[in-house]
Amino acid sequence: MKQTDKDIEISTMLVDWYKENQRDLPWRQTTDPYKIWISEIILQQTRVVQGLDYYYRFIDRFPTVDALAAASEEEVLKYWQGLGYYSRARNLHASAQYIMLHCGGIFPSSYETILSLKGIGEYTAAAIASFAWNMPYPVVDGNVYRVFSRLFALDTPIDTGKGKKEFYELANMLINPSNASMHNQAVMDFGALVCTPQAPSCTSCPFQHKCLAFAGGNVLDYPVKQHKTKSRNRYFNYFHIEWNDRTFLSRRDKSDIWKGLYEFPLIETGQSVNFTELSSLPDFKAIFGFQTPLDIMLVLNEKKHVLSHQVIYANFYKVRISNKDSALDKFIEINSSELDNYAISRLTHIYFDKLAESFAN
DNA sequence: AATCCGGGGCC
DNA sequence: GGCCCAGGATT
Repeated sequence: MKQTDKDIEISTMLVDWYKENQRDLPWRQTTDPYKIWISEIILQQTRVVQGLDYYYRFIDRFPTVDALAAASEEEVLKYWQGLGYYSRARNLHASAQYIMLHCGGIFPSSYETILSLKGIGEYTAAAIASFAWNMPYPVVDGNVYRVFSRLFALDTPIDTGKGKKEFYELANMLINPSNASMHNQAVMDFGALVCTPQAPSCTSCPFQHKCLAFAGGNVLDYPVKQHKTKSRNRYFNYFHIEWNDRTFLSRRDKSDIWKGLYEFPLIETGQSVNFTELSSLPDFKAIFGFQTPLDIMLVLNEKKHVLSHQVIYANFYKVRISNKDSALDKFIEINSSELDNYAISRLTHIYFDKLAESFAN
């Protein structure tokens, strides 16, 4: 389909709105593709307010591709700690090293090369290409789905191949090729500030008289999704082992949550278990060998930790041992004062908060 | 096409 | 409790 004057009119209205109402965000003060890249990865499935401080800290420590590539994956994960979706950090690091090795250390400026980098899909490639070089690639993110599905009352489910294709073609038709950067930022800010998921500001919306969903009185029915998220329960039993001033960690390395992060020795069970049941499991002996821990303290009991697709019920036991069984050799033994050097999950962080609290009381 | 990957804020 | 957020990779 060819672009029409009417299509450009929508872009013009969006950009006019944007010029008056845009958010002041640090990654908009630059056209450095590296900084834009970092901001876009941080903002994947992440609200601006949640990502802002991470962006400042990350850019401060890794101001260039070179600096990021030269760092260890561990340190990069440490700067990502608590933000979630940790493959973003690992891919960021791997791509920085790729750029040093294969692109002369210069962030690539061709859309196809950008798209080929780990952790960069259609959305992020379009965002970087348009924001850094004003290249005419349309962004299609959650805001775009919402704004355009409402404006045109499009009910194709957005989580299907057909829906993704339809919305991409629509976005491609609506973008003003000579003003791609501002157009893309405008749609997203409009979606984030006016055409919001709940309680959109229809009464003050400049598109109210054009919006087919508003005319139909069912704005909140858009965008249409096919799938519902379902969740499973998991039961984690952690042991914060104290052996004099030493403790033990392991690094998660399987295809599971928190890959690359550190944690205490863990027994995962199929259902909720108490300490007596736990201590009779083979996994228990695999951690402690033939000794019995002393001073067992249940610091967190059935702590509920909700993720997107699973709910974790976690027990954290603080236990003291008098001598070290060789069974513990498979763990990383560190001095307790070094714990802060390791990237940990939010759940483990919650444990430390609780521990500090119980000390204060 | 379906599922997985975090954490937080909102109603 | 369910939904969504400047999505992408894996199966």
